[in-house]
Amino acid sequence: MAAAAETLPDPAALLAWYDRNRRTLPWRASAGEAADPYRVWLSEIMLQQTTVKAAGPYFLRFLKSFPDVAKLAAAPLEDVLKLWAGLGYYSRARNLHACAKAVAERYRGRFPESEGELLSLPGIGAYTAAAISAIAFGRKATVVDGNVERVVSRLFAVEAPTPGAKPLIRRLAASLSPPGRWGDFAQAMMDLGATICTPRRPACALCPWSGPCAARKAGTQELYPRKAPKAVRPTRRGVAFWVEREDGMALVRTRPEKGLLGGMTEIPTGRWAEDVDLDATPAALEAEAPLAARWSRASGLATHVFTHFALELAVLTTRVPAATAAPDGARWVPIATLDGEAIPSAFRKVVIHAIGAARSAPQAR
DNA sequence: TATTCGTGGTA
DNA sequence: TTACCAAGAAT
Repeated sequence: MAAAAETLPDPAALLAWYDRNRRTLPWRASAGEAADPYRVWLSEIMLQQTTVKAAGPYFLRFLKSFPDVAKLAAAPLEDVLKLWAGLGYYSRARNLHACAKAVAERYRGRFPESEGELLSLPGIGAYTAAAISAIAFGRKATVVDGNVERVVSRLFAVEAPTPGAKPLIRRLAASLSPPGRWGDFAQAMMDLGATICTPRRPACALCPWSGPCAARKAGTQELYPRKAPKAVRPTRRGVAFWVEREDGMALVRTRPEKGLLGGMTEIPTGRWAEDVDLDATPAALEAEAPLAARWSRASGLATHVFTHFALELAVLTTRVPAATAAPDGARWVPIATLDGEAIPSAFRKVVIHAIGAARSAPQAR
């Protein structure tokens, strides 16, 4: 219908808004400058499910340690994991390294420009392939991230819940395509979602597309995107064992490459499960200890919340002679350099808990 | 298609 | 304090 065509959001209006409100971000080329594919790629990987604020410092540190894709490809994976520690979703770091090696070897250090080729690289999915193709190379691509999903679902008042509505949202997003400036348009859509069309209390008065927005017309903008109800988050429990050697070393292990916190350094723990009873007898709690020793229990629990479960760890501590050998699968590291290890946040909390307990009760049995 | 995968900030 | 959320990918 003619009326519908008149109310279609105008790409030019969004691009004009973008030009007036261009944000400066560490990885973003300034107006008129060519984007660096390596920086675009690195930032896009870091920004997956991660806020700009959290990724920023990591991006700058990575760029300093690994100025180009060749440097990153040549680095040991261990160094990459250490630098990534604390940012979360650690398979990203492993895939980042694998991708750098693939680009260095398969593409002679130059990122491919097409979505299809980018999609074949480790850690690059539909969103990231489109984003790199558009932002780094100016190619036509429909870039759909969480921001774009929200913007589009409101513009068209999409009633179907996500993630089922993703194909529809993608088609609608493609219908908004501009005649050119693909990279700017993609970033404009995401900036609009990040700064105006926010999850809560969107600033519709400042939105260049408030006119054609269906949800805005109905006053229901905060109800989109519709989402399927989430599963309840269970709590798993376990026991962590802090072993300090008299020469200032602590006992750690490396986690298996696959799965939760894959390849990262951990403090030894027993199994994590909902049925573990942290009020059990000391003997029961010590059953899974990595070595025989006199354990004392730190007060309270070290807690951490993952995406799909919460974790509560009782912390048992002990001190052993300097000659003590590390059990199979474990190793000693200097406590003084623990901060530089590839230790995820959950285990950093265990360390703080254990050391705090030792300080506040130095002669606890 | 549904799960699994972190972390820190915010209301 | 709880719940939600952030430039998703892999399986």
